[in-house]
Amino acid sequence: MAARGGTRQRSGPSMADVAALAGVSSQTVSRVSMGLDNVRPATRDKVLAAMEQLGYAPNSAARALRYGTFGTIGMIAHRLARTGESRTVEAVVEAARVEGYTVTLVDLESPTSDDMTAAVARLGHQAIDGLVIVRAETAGPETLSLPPGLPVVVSDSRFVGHHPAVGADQTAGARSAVEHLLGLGHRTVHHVSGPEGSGPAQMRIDAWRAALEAAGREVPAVVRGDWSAASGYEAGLRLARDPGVTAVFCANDETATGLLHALHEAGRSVPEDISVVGFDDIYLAEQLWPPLTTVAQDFREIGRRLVDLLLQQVRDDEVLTDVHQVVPTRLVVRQSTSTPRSG
Amino acid sequence: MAARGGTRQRSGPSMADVAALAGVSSQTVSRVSMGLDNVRPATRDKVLAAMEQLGYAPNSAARALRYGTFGTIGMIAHRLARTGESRTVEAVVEAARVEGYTVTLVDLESPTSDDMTAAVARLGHQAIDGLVIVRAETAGPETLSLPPGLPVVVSDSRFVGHHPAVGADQTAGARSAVEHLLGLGHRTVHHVSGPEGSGPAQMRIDAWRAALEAAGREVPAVVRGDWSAASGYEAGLRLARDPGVTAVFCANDETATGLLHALHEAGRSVPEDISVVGFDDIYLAEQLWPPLTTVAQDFREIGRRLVDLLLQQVRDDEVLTDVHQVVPTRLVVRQSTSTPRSG
DNA sequence: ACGTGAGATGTTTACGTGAACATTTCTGGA
DNA sequence: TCCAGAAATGTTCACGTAAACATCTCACGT
Repeated sequence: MAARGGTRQRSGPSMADVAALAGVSSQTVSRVSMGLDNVRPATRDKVLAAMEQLGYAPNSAARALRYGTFGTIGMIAHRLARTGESRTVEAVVEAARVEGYTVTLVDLESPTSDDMTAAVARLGHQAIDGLVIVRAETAGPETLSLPPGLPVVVSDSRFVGHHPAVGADQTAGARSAVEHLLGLGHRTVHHVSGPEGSGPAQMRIDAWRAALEAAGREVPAVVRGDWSAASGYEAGLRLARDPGVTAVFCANDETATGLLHALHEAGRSVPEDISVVGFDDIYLAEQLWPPLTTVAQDFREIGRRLVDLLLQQVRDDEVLTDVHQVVPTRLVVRQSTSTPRSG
Repeated sequence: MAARGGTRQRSGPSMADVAALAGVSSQTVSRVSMGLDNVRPATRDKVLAAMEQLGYAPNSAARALRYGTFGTIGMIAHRLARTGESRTVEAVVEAARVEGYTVTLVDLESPTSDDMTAAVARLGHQAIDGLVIVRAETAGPETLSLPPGLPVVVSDSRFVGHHPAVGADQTAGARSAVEHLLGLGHRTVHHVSGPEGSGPAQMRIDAWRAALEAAGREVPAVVRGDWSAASGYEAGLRLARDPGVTAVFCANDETATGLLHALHEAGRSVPEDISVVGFDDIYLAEQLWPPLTTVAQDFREIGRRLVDLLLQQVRDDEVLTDVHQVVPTRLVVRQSTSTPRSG
């Protein structure tokens, strides 16, 4: 951490400086600064003029020290620009703005417990009132050590009972994807999954399998992916060679994008030869070719609830544990799915 | 701003509490906390034990007040999850982490000067040492009022002379796209642009036009887009009807994605009928169908330089103005461009 | 045994703000 | 004109940390 340089004082003019120039006490400057109304207009103008002249800006460190509050939420995320998670980040930042909070962001190099713990440690020393963990992936609740008393919310339902969690209804979402495909007449549905060890990935796998079993269908081997478009491409090359494959459910939209690429390249047409469903509904999903049928997550709602749940803890100074909110998903049917050719 | 609640004190145990429990002075706790070595091992252990027992964590507000530094950079961005900008955000966060800084993020509802000013005002009151403005779009240098003394960098070269700026070489990038297409034998190149009033959009338009004129080619009317995939789709529907169109340069990759969608839908094949070039090289560009030829920005380098330039100001306590760094772009040729059919 | 100095530890103070309380100034009524 | 009460303004202090300076303790050499 090279952050702290010498004993340099960045601070510009303080209230005392303004007060001296305006010929009033610093408390009066404080009152003007806070917009209280019990200051004579003439005095207020003097103070404002002095502020203007000196370029005064309140020192937020001192304010935070006084208040015990920063007006800032910490957020830990992984692969900011690479997955649908960026929409969660966006939604949290937006919801936080509405509440008058800003968001301090830390990205993870890898989603392991070690990296997560390091990130938490770094943020724990930062100026935050609470912490949002966007997706824990491989980190489990037991391996995560947090500063005591720091309010936390997690967008991952595996943390139920440990931290308040808000998440999309992975299970219902995956099920709706499988049932949609079966309903179109496909005999079974293949699955390109997320990486091993990832909680959300496992939930989607489980729901996919359960839906197939509930319908009495054969459960093909999982094709392992890692959320990336490249892994979807790899999977697509393999699946394209198997003429028995007519429907594929991908763990997220990036993977589905790569899969579409591979299928096009292999000359298999979508949806005539193979139907494809994604998960997330990223912004580009409807502009892919063909436009992607996918399980939409309501990121905005998730972000809003994460922030609400966090601020509730911050404001009441209590740490919740066993809250678990599940936000419904919605199947968006576009043109990447249809009745199988043979059907 | 509902951020400041009552006079609630979030703060957990302080150094004084730890000191009392350990039976030492708070200064000794401070020394242990800072990892200084002039503390007897036995004393250190006592203090560490007390810290552990109380769950002590240093109060960063007090630290910041003492040091005059937060170890935090503010960043203003627009459309986090929607454009290639998310890669800049990611890069800045990463570069900041390397330097031991965290990043506080504020998103803009709209890229107007008013919104920008409001965001700056909000961040100005936050705990930041400097400010990164990811892209000013429609806000101009003259309309932007910043807290005096706050170091700033901007990822937009129109701010040269006002604030230090780092940006991709828009001009060379756009030119390379046009020259690539002309080199393949296309008579001219159409352009789907960014929104009116956007600086970067205008630079790409100008460079596109200049490249065509330099080659003595006809300059078609600009098709106005707004960075979104939907606008690219609209543009694509129009351009697909014109049989004279053989090559299109899109202002960014999202727009290009929408354009590809429209062309597929209209039955025009890419690149046989129409060649398409994008700008940014988003993660999905190589997995689109066909994989997109595009002008790659070195986001990581841009992020690194933004942070370097900002921290240089923060550390030396000086405000730079006329620094302007241009990061080269690189044309990535994939399969969305080829010799025109007739050529 | 005693002084010396290095190392360990304690005490004081300032950072900038704003709450709580104290004091001054003004307004209006008798 | 003078007093009461309200409004405006000033003074003191605490928030938690760490630098600067002061004091204390101990090992070591003589």
